[in-house]
Amino acid sequence: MANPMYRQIAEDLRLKIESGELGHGDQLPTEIELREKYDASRNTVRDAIKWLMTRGLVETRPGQGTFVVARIEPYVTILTGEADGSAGAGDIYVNEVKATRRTPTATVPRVEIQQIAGVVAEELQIAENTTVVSRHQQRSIDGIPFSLQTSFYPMSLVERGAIKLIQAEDIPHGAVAYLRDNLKVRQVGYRDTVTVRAPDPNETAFFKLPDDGRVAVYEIRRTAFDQSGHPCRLTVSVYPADRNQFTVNVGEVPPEILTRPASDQSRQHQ
Amino acid sequence: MANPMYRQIAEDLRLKIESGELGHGDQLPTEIELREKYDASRNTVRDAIKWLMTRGLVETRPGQGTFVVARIEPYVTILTGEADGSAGAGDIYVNEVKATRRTPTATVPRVEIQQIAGVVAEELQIAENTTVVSRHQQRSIDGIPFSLQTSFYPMSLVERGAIKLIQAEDIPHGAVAYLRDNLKVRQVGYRDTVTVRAPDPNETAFFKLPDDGRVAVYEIRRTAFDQSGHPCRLTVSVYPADRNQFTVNVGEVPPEILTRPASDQSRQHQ
DNA sequence: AACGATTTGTTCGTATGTATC
DNA sequence: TGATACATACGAACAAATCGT
Repeated sequence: MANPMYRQIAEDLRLKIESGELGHGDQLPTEIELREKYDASRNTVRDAIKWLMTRGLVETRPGQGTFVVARIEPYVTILTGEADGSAGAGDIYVNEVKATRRTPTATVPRVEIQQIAGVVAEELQIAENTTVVSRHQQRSIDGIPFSLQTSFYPMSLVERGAIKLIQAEDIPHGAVAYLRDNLKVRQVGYRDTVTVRAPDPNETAFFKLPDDGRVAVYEIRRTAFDQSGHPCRLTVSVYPADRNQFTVNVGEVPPEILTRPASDQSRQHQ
Repeated sequence: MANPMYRQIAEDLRLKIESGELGHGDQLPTEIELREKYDASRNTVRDAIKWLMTRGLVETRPGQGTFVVARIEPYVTILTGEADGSAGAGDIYVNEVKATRRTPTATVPRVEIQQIAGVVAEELQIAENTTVVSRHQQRSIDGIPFSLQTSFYPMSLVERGAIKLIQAEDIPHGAVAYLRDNLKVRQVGYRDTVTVRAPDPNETAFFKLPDDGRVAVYEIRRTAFDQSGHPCRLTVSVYPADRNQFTVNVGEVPPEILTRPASDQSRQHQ
């Protein structure tokens, strides 16, 4: 009574999905069938479906029908690791590879020299409109788009001889080892900042996300510090939120056995 | 041409918002005005607004109008800290307080003894349908809903004398210190798992989120380990994704100066 | 390869309800 | 109370994608 009709239809379908009556991947009745079943107009049925779609419960495929979304097994990325740069650590991607045991690929870095402002300048603790080197890569795992990553380095590192930073090709053993061995710039620690936001159009396209902004993305900024306590790199990584999770280990933590996606039973709120 | 009209209208409005022509909190033209401006029907204009709403760019207020959403200054929570339980660390909330310097409040714990399954049993490494103690709290900062938190403890801890775990009142210096001083159960480390998902109805209500599922929530599971390497606690915390961010420090990291929300300038993807 | 049937997507018009000022 | 503005609901028509024949 209080609720509009499209909500009642939506809640009814939602129940059928969450009770398991409609399993993952199952097709819902067509809009025409729902229109007859609930004695509503097609537009009202579509409003109900739209409501379910916003919540990520169903997806529509033109010419085919409406389907309950399939659950996705998330990738797990460990944010904590060795800080000293050994074993390539401090590089988010290495952890990903270890964690997933899948075959990763990455595009050739797109290198740009640019003036920066805002968050980048702030995290690198340099003045706005200073020039920095940015190295951008698209990363995939088993051919599936996985992350977009951009690293920013102060131009001073290049001036001190780190010319590989401005070459558009992979740095064999990683930038961390390269800077340590050539410039004696040791990475002694890093700070990760985890945020979640709506994807921009580029990200939507690369990750093949539904083009409404319903699936969010993680943005993880890793600011790395050298032995002098100054930031020597900022890496911004973006991951789709619906198929990724992150792990942080502190202190003595036994090796992980297995991981599961977000809670089913652990939701005990009321 | 390729795009439907409602998308073109939406993109045009989006541009005006992102370029700053329409500032945060500004009112958009009414649907009637937009209908005339773009020479479309009111329904089409509403489709465009719906598209912007899904992306969290605008909000509608019945009887008033459509407004550009105001940006929210995020709370910052540090996930890494001392693992040994000193200074109450290992308790997420303590870090929050330190990080925000605001006045936190929390409801009296709701204590339940229940059989658990799924993720909880898995993280605590105990058999399914074993009994555990759960302690649930709603936390606020300056009166604003902040997080929902549920901690699970193996029943064996109570049997060994930790009776305060089953009392519905705060444990003065924190459960970590209580278990250490009374049961010699030291927390030597923990593992945090960060996921993002749509809020359930309870979370939507508590956090006063828009009742479409557009704002996601973080779910952070903290599994704490004692000196024997066994899990002694699982804490599940839920935060709204639109006003929270998390920090992870590894290695030597200088003290934080200030933090800013998700990137503006750091988005360099293409 | 072509066509028709099915299904969702877009757009219009219209009417009425409800919230706010 | 009335005016304004968004919310819901109906009906209709055509477009576009998909699939099987």
